[in-house]
Amino acid sequence: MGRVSDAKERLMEAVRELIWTGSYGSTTIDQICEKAGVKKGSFYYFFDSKADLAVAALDEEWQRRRAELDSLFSPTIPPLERLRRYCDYGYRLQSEIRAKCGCVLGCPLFSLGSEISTQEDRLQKRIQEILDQKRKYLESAIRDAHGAGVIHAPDAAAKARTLFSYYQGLLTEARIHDRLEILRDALRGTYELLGVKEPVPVPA
Amino acid sequence: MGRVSDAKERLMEAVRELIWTGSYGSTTIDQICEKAGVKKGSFYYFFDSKADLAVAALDEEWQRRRAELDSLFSPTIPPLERLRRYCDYGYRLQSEIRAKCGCVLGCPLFSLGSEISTQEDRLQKRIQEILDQKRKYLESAIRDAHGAGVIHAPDAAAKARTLFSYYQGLLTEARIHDRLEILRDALRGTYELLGVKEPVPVPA
DNA sequence: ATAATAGTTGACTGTTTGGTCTAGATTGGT
DNA sequence: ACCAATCTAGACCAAACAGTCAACTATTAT
Repeated sequence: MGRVSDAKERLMEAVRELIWTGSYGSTTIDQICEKAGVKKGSFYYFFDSKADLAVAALDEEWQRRRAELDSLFSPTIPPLERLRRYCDYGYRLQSEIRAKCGCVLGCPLFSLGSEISTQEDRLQKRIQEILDQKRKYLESAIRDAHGAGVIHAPDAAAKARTLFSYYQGLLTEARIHDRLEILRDALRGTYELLGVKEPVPVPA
Repeated sequence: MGRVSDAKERLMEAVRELIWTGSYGSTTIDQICEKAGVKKGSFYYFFDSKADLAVAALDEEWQRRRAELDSLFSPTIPPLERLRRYCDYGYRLQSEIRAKCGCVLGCPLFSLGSEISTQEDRLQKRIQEILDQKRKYLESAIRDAHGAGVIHAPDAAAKARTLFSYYQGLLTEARIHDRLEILRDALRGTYELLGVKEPVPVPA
């Protein structure tokens, strides 16, 4: 019972966009409210602070994203193809964002995590957790690839950390230089890093 | 002639510390002035804006840093040892910062570049340029290593981009997780990425 | 000594910001 | 129909903010 509203969802969507296209620090509550079409009174009805909203917004987004990753990294798919699909997926996502926003924006979690690492403890913790989960996808693909004998990676966790750092670094470079082409290297770099013997598949 | 002052230098030092330990967006001109022990009137006597100060501060720091890198990457040193020294240097720097500030802070340029990529055009351009220059050190070391036959890297520029992304990604991970140990992997990852045959040298 | 130059000071302005509060509007349950 | 719960509107506040300015102080060249 009581009045119904999607203001909460609109606020989460707004904060995600503003942080991603700009930064956490430069995003004000007034801006968020305006973008969401919500008055400040309503903002504080749903959330305690910008950080509180950000945590909720990240969590919600992660639920969606996780479902997509689960399908991309399905164990039914050969491990190296999982990685190839992941690179494709990342490239497509960044292309779409670029078409929509005019800029390459990279990984929102990584950029945000780097920005607020020394502030906003609760938010930071959540980002760390989600990033850790994302890395697990790579780890299991690498472990399976090693098991299948297509790469040599006895320590899958270590390889995953290396690959993850590379991949996130690449995305950040693409953001910093606002150049989509940088991401074209993702698969080649990945295969190089893993020491894959077979040639890098060329996209059609 | 006229009054002398080191307020300009103190302002540059202050803004570097505040941005690095926090973020660009969360750093206010009042804070900078307070930390530098300079009144706002003097701030605006020397600089037009926060972005203007940041550019000057980055330039000044880069002059110093470049001299250090020139010596680390001296062509008189075997190429792979240059990279080893670079990893050591990075680790030592981050250790010192951690001891002083209580946090691992990563690469100030990369974090800042990622944060303000869609804002502050002039500052962003400068960051891009400096990062490009930093990458050149890796590129020449890789080219020399290939020339010496210790690695196979016919396209040194591409390898340098890959290595640079990895290295910056690693530093950012260390900042996000506030874990110095992450950087212990730098050399192993570097050698892995370059396909170096010889074993990774173990620090004494 | 003094005048020109370089830098300092602190008070001031107007705006933006985060945050609060109350009165009212919209809904579902009964 | 009416109550209770949920949500909204918007006025309001104090603090923080960027930026300005004119009066003042220190330095040095002559």
